[in-house]
Amino acid sequence: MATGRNHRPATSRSRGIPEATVARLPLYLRALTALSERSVPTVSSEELASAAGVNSAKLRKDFSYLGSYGTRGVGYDVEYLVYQISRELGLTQDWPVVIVGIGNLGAALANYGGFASRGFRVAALIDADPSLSGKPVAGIGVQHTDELEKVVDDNGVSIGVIATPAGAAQQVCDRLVAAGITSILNFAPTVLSVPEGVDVRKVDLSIELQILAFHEQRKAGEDVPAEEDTAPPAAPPAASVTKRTDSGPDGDLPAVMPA
Amino acid sequence: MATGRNHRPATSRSRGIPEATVARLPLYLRALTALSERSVPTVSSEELASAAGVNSAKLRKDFSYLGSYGTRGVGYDVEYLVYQISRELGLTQDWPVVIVGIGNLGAALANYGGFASRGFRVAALIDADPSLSGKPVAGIGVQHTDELEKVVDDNGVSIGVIATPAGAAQQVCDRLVAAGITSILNFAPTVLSVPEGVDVRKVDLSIELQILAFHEQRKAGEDVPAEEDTAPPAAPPAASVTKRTDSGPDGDLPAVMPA
DNA sequence: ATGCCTTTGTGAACGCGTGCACAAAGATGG
DNA sequence: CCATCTTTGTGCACGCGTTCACAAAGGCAT
Repeated sequence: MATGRNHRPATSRSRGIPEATVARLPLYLRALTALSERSVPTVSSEELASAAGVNSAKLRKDFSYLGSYGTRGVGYDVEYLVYQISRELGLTQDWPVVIVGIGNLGAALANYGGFASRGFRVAALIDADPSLSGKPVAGIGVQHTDELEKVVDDNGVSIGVIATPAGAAQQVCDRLVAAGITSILNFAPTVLSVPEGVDVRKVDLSIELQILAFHEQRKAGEDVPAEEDTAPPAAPPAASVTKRTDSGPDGDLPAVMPA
Repeated sequence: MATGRNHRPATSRSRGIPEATVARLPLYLRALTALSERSVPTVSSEELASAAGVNSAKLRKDFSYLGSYGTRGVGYDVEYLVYQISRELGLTQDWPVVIVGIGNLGAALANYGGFASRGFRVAALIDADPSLSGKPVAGIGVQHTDELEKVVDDNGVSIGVIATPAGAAQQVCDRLVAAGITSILNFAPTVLSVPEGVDVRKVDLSIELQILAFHEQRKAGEDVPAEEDTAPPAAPPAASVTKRTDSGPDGDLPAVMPA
């Protein structure tokens, strides 16, 4: 979900499309594209739902927000639906994107082939390290952070990707926003503060793993319920100053490896 | 969210902890760790909520599921809370992880420093490319896919990360599950089917960007509402066989660059 | 043309998640 | 020991999202 401080009332529905539905449209589109390639003319809600990994009723309701694009007794026309969803998602136009922070992750993102395939185009790669300047990554020359504003302005970029260490994320974010960017995909493990009107979505490997660990522990714990608390570090009252030196801070490292 | 076909009734709450709360615990933990490093003894729900980017009432309710760890009139003991959340998330134990698919992304993940910091340890790197076998990535030798089962078994791995191209994802997933893995973090742009009891979480750059594009388009569209549909590719009835050759399939490419 | 069969589109019920607002609890100072 | 002030913990209401279940709609065969 969009983090930061831009809580659109969830009633964000532009023309009435629920946020949850919007999040699933790309899933449907992917499944439909696959069908399209196999030249499948039509598909039923049941089949498509199965391919997308969702409930068929949910899929039908999702599509109902877009309009009545199906034919009762038959199903949906694949090509037509691909077009409608693409249009709804804004994929019929070109979206220049800038990637800031060309470390391991930033480079991997720059090399991501699926980027260009859906209307997204890497307009520029930016990094604060001067020694990277000019060096080509994925066929694109890395530019210095100083060029950020100019690059955004010249290319009319509205979407920025932050792949810097956590410590630099907010600063980069502020500059991107000031330069006119209104949508940010954040890979740094930080909560970004952005002004009203700017969308932020975050991808955080660390969090995903921790959630998995929680469930994993629960699965294992069901068999061994006897293991309660092992050795609490002094209860709240006895606050104490037991400075923890273990578990190094990951708060200053990007979620998926930076520079 | 966990995709695939393992819809736990959302009432997954192990001891009553809502899924939404579990997803926020890592966020709180990160903020608390930062405070801990600055040797801040206690923190109020208001302050911590602000740092984590959430509502203070929500934070208090979240913590209430863990127990009454706060002190009225004072706040929460930072150290104590760090311990409690860590324990709840299962971060007090070691979680060996295997990464399958050592392409751009896989390598970036392997290099991710924050991995080890929170109880996660990269036990092995696996790739189908024989030419990679033995080559060290992030200080760990890459092993061939043939070793998958053995590696999982020998190290007692229960969490697997899939960073392969979409085409190989399901197959890798099946092998991981068969080998005994019960939690999967999927970076490939595919819906994975897994048996009951296996958790799958997915990270998909392509989807995130498309969601941003949707909102971006909406922002721009508010000013220019006159632009309705431009040129639909024939309505459903006139299905036609207008094979789309543009927008290459991204269905066979991993979300964040593979090998 | 008529009836049957398939599949959509959606009304309605339900449950989870969120946020408000306040009572209870504890700390603190006199 | 009491009054006051701060902050937690939570009851309650509201709204979004999900799912069921079915009526309406269209194709197709006879």
